[in-house]
Amino acid sequence: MPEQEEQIQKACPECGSLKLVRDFDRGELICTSCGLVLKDKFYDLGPEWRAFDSDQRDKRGRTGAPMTFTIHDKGLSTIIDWRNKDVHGRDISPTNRAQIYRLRKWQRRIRVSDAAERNLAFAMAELDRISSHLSLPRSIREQAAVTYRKAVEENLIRGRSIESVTAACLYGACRMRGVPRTLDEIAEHARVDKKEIGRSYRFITKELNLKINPTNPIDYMPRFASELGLSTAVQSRAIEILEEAIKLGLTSGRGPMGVAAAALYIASIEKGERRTQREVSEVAKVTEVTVRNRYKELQEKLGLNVDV
DNA sequence: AAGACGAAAGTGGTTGA
DNA sequence: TCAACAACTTTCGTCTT
Repeated sequence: MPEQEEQIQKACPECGSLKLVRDFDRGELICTSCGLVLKDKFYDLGPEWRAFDSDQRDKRGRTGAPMTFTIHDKGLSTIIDWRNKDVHGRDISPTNRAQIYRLRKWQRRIRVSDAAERNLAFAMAELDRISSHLSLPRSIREQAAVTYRKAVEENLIRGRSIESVTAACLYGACRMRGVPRTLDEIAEHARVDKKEIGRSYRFITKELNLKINPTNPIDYMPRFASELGLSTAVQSRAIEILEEAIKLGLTSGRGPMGVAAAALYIASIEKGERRTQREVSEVAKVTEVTVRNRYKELQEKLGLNVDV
């Protein structure tokens, strides 16, 4: 399996060598000379899950401008310059310019407006923070922002923490765009626990009548396949299997990730790129047992015979 | 030694009275 | 609001490679 690694310009505290490497798959800093593992959390320095196409890789580039945070924290007195320059006088990239534009807009509103608007600004900052940790594309943030605004308009925030609602909106946005992230993944970076987020999510979707399809296991395929270093052949075979399974109603009521994992497991064996149940279950964040159950079910109902 | 398998008991979320 | 329920997890022992 090809590893995603990056050389770090820093000496290893243990052996002093300069052979430190950042392993994106595991989220660790590893010394290739003595084997020391330095840190298991550094996701603020880069995406903690591997980018599997150039589009997503590009998203890493956007971390350059964390001005969002400071502005909201320092609050209302801060003034954003009209020129599109950052603190060093350099031009701000077109991508960030849109963001700055939005900030200016908020700025204007905030000065003359009430708590609800401040709430919004805080939520947007939080939204940006979480989604940049998760390397989520801009379109998803926008979607989440739209949902959040609606929630504010409908007075749905009262009694719920801003953070939990923000996370819930983000979760919903991911699902709407077919870029599923689990609640766990979001909860990991939010400042609220999973339960809270789930509760807010359910509440919001109900109140706003959001039509969100049940998660489609196929959406998980590219991510899982790439994390396992599987070829596209395996991936498309897994998708085939899933499509069959969906037709037969084998996916309803089942955890989509379990089904996805099982399909991938079968496909990997069929195509001679076998992965263990353990490996598959790990990336799908389910247990081996679940992979097993789903896989037996698929095998039976689809009449697939997988030897060995 | 590692992977696969399955039984049994436990957990959290959904549903319907 | 509460209990029943299904899906999923945890744990552990056994079998296979």
